[in-house]
Amino acid sequence: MITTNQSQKRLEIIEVAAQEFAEKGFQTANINEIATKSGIGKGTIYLYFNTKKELYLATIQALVDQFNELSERLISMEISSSEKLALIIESFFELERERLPFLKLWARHQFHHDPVFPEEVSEIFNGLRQPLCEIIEQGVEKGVFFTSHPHVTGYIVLSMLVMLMPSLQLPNMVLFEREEERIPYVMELVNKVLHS
Amino acid sequence: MITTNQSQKRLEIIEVAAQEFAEKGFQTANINEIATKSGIGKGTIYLYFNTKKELYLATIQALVDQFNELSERLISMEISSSEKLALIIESFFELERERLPFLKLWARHQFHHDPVFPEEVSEIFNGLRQPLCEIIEQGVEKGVFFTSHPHVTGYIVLSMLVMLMPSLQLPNMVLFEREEERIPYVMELVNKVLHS
Amino acid sequence: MITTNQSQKRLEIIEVAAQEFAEKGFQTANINEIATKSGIGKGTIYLYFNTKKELYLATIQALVDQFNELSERLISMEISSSEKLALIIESFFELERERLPFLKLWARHQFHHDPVFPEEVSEIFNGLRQPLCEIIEQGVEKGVFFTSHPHVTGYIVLSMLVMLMPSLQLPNMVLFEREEERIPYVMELVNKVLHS
Amino acid sequence: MITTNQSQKRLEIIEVAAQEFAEKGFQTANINEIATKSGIGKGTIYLYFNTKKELYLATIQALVDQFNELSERLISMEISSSEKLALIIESFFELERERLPFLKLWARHQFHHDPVFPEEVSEIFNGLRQPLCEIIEQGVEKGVFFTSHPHVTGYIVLSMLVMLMPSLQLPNMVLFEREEERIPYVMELVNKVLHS
DNA sequence: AATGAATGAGGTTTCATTCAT
DNA sequence: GATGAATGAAACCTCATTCAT
Repeated sequence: MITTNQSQKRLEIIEVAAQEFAEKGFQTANINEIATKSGIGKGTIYLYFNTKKELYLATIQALVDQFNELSERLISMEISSSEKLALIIESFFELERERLPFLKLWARHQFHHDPVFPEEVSEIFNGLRQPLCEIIEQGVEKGVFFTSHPHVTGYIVLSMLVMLMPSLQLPNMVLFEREEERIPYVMELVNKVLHS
Repeated sequence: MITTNQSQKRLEIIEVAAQEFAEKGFQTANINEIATKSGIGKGTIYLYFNTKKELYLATIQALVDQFNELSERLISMEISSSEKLALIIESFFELERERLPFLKLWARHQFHHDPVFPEEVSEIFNGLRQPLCEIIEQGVEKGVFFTSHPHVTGYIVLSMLVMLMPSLQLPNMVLFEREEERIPYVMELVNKVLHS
Repeated sequence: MITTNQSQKRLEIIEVAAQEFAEKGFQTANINEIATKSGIGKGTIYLYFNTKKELYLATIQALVDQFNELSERLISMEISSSEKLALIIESFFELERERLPFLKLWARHQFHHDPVFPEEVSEIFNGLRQPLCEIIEQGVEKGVFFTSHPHVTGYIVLSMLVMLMPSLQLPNMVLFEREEERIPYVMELVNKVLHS
Repeated sequence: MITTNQSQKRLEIIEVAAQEFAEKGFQTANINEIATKSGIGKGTIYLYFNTKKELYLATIQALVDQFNELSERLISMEISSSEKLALIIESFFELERERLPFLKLWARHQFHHDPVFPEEVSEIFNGLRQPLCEIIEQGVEKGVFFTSHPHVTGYIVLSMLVMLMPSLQLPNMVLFEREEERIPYVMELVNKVLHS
């Protein structure tokens, strides 16, 4: 089908664009380079996206969709809140390997530091499910977790995870000597935060 | 004195530049606009800074210096670790009102999403004291705080504070209904993290 | 073929650039005007040459190559030294009509009054053959011409020719009333210089 | 006298400007640098000259006046044409040491390669006496020298001298190994040109 | 009279976008 | 459908010139 091919090509472009935008931000990212890395001509990009801005927004939208799909799966599993929490955290760290550009793009937005088209971008990210918030809120309701302002705590835990992702290479921050220490450390933190 | 005036003007430009760079990042920030907002001509900027890059680095350097001055004062006070910690957190929140652009610039760097001149920028931020890390490390040594990896925990607490600063306007994040709930909530979190 | 077209366009730009640079020198020459006179957009220049400097050097290089091609042909002819000398002089004057900008550019350099990138420019002009020097040196060796320092004399004769080119429009210099007097006059001079 | 001081200062500025313009040409020469090298403030230049162009023209005018003064002295001496010719040539070479910038400026104009304000500049140089032309013309009239087009020959001899001035550093031109060979060589050339 | 801080026109260069092939 | 040569708006930066002191 033409449609399928078109969809396929769109996604390929978005994949490459995500890397570019993640690495360089909207302004510095270069349409030509995205085309080259996609193995297509510069003009072809414009057959799929009218402007650079549109490509940017489409890229972010794709990220949100992918995230949400994963979140959906995790949230709807039939396990205890604590197990779900641990699972989400592990899944999040696993994203590093395969979805790094998407993570970077999200962090770039979440920490608000590439405020191009803030309204449009925010609208897209408004559709991002926050499984951490949801699971913590549920846990608090069930009396399994203890924290005031559970929704905010969800974001706080999220920020912890982000700071501890070595692939984001947060500068000037000395991390663990041994990689294996990370997950236990995170679980220690999170447990402290969610229990008395 | 000429020197005083020159220094004064430099600082005024830096003040405006900090806002521009904080809001838009290096690439998108516009020298012309910085000039206009400073109430001076475009060329005048170049009397004080040779290039846009130099202005950017000088701006960051000024931020670091100001931060360090404050940190120095706090760290050297003769009070208990817990009191010092509370003081630092409060001071940090107070920065919001007056030093917002500087905070944004730092966050932009810390979350690594404006990778212009990474070496030069990182070198400047290497000189940034981390009072939270220092006080937590000291507290752990004294047996007042409990956490593995105290340095990392310092950064984690920092990221909490950042996420909870309403002026940074982290997008898509619902914060407290009432402003007064913020500090108690933060202290609750931090106490949980630093005590068993 | 793409290559041919590209080469062709490059040459067209160089042709126009040669005129601009010849008339105004490197600094005063205006990229925008070169584009306009070439009938192309400003940005197009930069598809073929990365910088104004690169365009300048390429222009000079093209001049040298063209000169050398002509020199080669003349030098390798199987005629007597005197005939060769006369031929070179006539050819030189013929250059006026078609290669005026190139002549000007060379003169600008040779009389050393546009010292932009002296190293790079000199390196290019080092590759310029000096057929007058060569033929005079050969003639002296064969005993046909008489002059001390034949190589220097080659340059001297060259300077005579330059001064007598009306198209160079050397200022404040009254030339011949009748064009036809020029070549006989030059031959008279050169013969005097090369014979006792 | 105020007038004398003013005149004096004007001359000092012109002296420095001559060097700058000679070395860099009109466009590249820098008003600020001229001021600094003159030991005065940038604004002061504008008390004496309304524009950069005016300073340039004044500088050229001063050169012409100085040349003419020297020429006058030489031309009016009561010696034979041949002796006068030799004297002029020697004087010309002596100019190298003390009047190099002026020589460069003149050569820059004469070889027509900095055609800023061609009309104004040419008008000034129109007032430049050409002692070589004059003496050769006189010599031909008296039957001492032999050449057709004596005025043109004057210019030709002039161009020889210019090419042989090592201080002009004509590029890509190998000159004499020993400085002393220069004047005899020139006299050999000139004698050949002016005698049958 | 002398200054030099301030200015902004003008020049080079980049790059998203168009469109003829 | 796909391309990439061409474009020109927009950004940085320089420097002759002005003018308040």
